[in-house]
Amino acid sequence: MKITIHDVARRAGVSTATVSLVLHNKRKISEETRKRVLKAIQELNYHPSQVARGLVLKQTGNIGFVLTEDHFLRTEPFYTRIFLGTEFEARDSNYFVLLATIPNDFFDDTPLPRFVMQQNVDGIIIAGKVPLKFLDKLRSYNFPLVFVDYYPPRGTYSAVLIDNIRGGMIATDHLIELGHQKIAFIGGDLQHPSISERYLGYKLALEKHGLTYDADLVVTGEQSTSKENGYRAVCALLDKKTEFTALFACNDAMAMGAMECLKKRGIKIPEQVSIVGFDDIEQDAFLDPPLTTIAVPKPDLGIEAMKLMQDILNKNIRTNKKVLVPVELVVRKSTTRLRD
Amino acid sequence: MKITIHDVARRAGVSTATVSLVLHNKRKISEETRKRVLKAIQELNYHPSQVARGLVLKQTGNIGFVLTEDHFLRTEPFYTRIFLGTEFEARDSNYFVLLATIPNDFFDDTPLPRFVMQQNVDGIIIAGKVPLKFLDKLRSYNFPLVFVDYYPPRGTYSAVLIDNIRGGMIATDHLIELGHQKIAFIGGDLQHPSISERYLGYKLALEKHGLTYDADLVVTGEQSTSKENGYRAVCALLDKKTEFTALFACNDAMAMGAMECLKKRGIKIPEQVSIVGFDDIEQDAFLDPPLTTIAVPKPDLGIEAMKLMQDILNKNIRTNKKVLVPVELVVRKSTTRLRD
DNA sequence: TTGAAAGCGCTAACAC
DNA sequence: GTGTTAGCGCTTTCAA
Repeated sequence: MKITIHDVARRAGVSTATVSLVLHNKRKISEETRKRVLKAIQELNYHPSQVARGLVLKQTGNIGFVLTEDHFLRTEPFYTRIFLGTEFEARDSNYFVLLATIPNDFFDDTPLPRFVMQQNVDGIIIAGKVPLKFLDKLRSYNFPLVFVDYYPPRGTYSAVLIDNIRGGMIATDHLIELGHQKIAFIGGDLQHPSISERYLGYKLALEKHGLTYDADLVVTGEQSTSKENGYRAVCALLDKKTEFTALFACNDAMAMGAMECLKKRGIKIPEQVSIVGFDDIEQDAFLDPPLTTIAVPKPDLGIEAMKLMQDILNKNIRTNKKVLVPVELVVRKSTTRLRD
Repeated sequence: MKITIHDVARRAGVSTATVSLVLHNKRKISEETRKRVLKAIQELNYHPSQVARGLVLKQTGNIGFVLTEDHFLRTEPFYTRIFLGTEFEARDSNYFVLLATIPNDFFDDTPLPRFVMQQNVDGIIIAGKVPLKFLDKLRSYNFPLVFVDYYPPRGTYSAVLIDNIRGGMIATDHLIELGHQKIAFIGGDLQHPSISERYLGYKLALEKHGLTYDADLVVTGEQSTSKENGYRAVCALLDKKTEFTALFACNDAMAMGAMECLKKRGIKIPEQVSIVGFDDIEQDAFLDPPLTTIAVPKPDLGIEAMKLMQDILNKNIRTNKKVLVPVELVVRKSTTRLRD
């Protein structure tokens, strides 16, 4: 049988109210009884029932974490790491995280995660891009929401985002400082905020260093930022006979594709072309050459999201705060000083 | 304000008990009132509070899912898929799944997942190999346990396992049926049940077809079943000048390493050596040539685990049942008929 | 500073 | 068939 607050009260010779009071150190409790109660708790190894607590407090102690199926199953454990950060932070703060995946195609009759229908969470963290239809359906429940690595096109929300602009900037800075002037950029769909921000960082860096932006050096518009599209983008650049000595790819997947294309055409990396990616995925260090990239601290994204959620829950206000998680340049072997 | 059972009762003009009764269609309720209640539930969009329910029923409605950090973060989403299966099955059965990762190194003072300390789950599913120390600490809580893809060395448990013996057998059968006689096996640590079972399947298939087992064709003992070790194992085979026309690798990672080594030495796959792997990981289809392998239905493992857990929870007995999830041969391009 | 008691939303005897 | 009621474990006024 599970130990209850009554057991503790009896053993400490006090009322259940007192136990509850010391548990949450509310009001003034004499040091003496406080000690007695604490001792009883220790001895009985008592852990308050979250369920009973939730019933009276009208909170569940759970936080929902929503991810599309695609994102959860990605080979690269990007969102998995974010989730881990959230789970980690939740431990300290006495929350449980309920993970739910939703389909990538969300229709009017697609059911919402059970924890929203049953109102079994106090707030919801949404990681990565999700269907707008999902958000529409979710809205009426009025849950506190925190977005991670995604910001919906309309509306104002609390969110934890990657500092993409700065990332794009320091990636480009790095290349410029190595003496490069003809720096290509390959990206995907510019509608996607992360990509357009990285692109913006690229342009800002050029500007800062007094280099002129050259549209010929830029390939964007690919639907997805996949390895294949990175391959294609660089081939296109090469086919147009565009000259460049360095390349900033909007993510590591595209950078990998770029490397393949360059290798196939006999172009040496980094001797002839230096490459910087973005994300710092697992494989980077094992590529040939190991890829210089912008590291994104994935667990931090999850931790910050959970912290933000707690802020909202505790202060009981919708802050609509945006947190930008800092990124970092990781120099490996795919970039080198320009020689002439 | 959330809708409660009282609101429904009032609207339907019945008592809360009646509402509860129709909710769980216990006892006989007149068709007429049943309809009225159902209608009220509909109109109010009522969802019973799991929390309140849990309090009286003394269940939490949660299932814990434990994974080591390494397994959760593996690039290949093996356990992630298993988790997804569990989550999926849980939806129907009105359970929530609480995921917790534990460190790979578990010491006496490493804290248990919070849901065990707070007894906030009805049972725990443990996926993959976990530290024995963890199991030791867990034991005293007396939770219903279901293991997935792992079976502790001591004790009797409920578990969902891959049918490794059969997998090893059909992999080898396939090669034999293609005319191969000299079939090599590369595996890792034979202490690991999955590996020794696949190895056993290999031997059983040979026996079944009247082929004699040749120890020279077998390389085992590598610590981990990594790509690198697959590479090394095949190199060792080649260096010993062992002749073989086919190879069964105990998993796809090793098979990939094997392919690399063979290619490097100028040996053609499948013309000179046919290869079968095990697991059917994501990349298999994109290898050159695409890898023939034994497919493991990962989500099924998770689904079966959840079903088994429900069995245990509903019938309130510890079945200690073992469920073997069937595997399947997937023929791609890495195997071909032996020519002479 | 501490205790008595009400009540959170639900279920299950038991009574009618 | 349906309603009354006690009670699950906890928090929180209110009173002492």
